[in-house]
Amino acid sequence: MNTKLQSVRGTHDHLHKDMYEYNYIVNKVCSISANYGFKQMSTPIFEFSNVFKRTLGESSDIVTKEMYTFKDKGEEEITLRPEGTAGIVRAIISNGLAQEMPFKAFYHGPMFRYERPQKGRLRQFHQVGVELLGVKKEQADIEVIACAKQVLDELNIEKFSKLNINSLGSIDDRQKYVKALVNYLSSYKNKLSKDSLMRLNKNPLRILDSKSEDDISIIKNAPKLSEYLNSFSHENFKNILEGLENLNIKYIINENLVRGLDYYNDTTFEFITDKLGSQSAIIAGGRYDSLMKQMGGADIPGIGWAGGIERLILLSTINEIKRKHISIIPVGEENNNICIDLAHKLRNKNIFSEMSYSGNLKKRLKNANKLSSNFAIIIGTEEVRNNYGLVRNLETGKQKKIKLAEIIEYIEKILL
RNA sequence: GCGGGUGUAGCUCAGUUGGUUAGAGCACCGGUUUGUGGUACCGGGGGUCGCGGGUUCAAAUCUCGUCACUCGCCCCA
Repeated sequence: MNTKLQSVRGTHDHLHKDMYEYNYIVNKVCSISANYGFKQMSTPIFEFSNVFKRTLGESSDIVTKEMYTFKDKGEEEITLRPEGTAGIVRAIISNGLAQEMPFKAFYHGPMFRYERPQKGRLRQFHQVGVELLGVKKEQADIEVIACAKQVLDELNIEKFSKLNINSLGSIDDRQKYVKALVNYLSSYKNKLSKDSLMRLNKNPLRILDSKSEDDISIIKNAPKLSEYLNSFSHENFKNILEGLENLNIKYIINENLVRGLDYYNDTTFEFITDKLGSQSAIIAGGRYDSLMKQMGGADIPGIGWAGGIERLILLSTINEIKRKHISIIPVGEENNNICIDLAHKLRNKNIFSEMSYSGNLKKRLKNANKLSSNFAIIIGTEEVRNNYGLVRNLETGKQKKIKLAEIIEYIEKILL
């Protein structure tokens, strides 16, 4: 194989099959979320770098090492979006939509992260997501999670996934907790894993979901985030869990579920799977009540989730439904035009018609078979002279002479 | 960013201790007489063995580098 011409590392061409699945998933999320009132929107795939730097957290991995950032020809610092929420919130502020609360958006598109590629982890990948802004109450959390659950249900991958949920409390609560956690962990400095030692300064919460066995045993006795929640957060979380139970949505409370992005507070959740190796999250989200204010907008709360489309594709088994169609086969070049004309008329009637372009009749029928056409219309000189076409059923092998004037009507009937 | 594995035709792979024109299946193209497909039979095209160095009389086979994929860590969707 000549590998001189290849796509950039971590990027992938979506050919027909992938696109079919991609669109299937996007359409599913679109129609399901529409039942909750989410309306589609789209934002640019690049933003001023600050949109992400300020919101995701200066110390987060995404900002410090994974962003595609560059200066454009106008010397503006630009970043290819690593996630969707910041752009949506920016767009709401930019367009003065803060007046139209609650605001519910559904979006999909490419995201960019400079990471080490792996199965289910690409540098250009695609997400579908949903954002609900302007509702602080637990109904929003419940609805948003229910929507994600329904998506997984309808994609038939719910059985591979488990909903993990946690509450991070307010940002104040979290800061207090982090202090306590660091304080506790500091006395185990010589036992913590290398990675966790680094995280102790940078992102101590991350130590909670460390996979190192030593770390896990230390964490067992660490202070719990749940003990630091204020009464509102505590009550809120309880209500959300009750709400989920009412809807029969099973969940696992995972006290170690923390998010990599700074803007989250209170509810955080992930639908995780064990089918994708170390890429376990398929849909993840949470509440971000301070994000908009932090970006310079109004003080409006929000909650949302995003799902990785490539990961969803890997888990789902989507069978393409082939559209019924016919192949139109001229026999003899002199009959091309009458066939093109027929194809044109059929297409205008919204009938999927393949033209047979070259070869003798045998080859053309073979080709029609390869295209899995349901019928073939064969028109040669003899047919033209007598004003009919041969309509061949490619499954049964039976064929009929049909008058040219009636052929469109006939096809409409048999394709039903 | 760290550690391991892999890389041979469009696809899935085989290739014995380095040795002559690198193989199979599927796919593709053509044929089995002239206007009839799906099956069968026959034939054909296609690979500088990811790329670049090195060792050797000789390398797809050994070695180094590089690129890509993949697994674990990390991170996350």
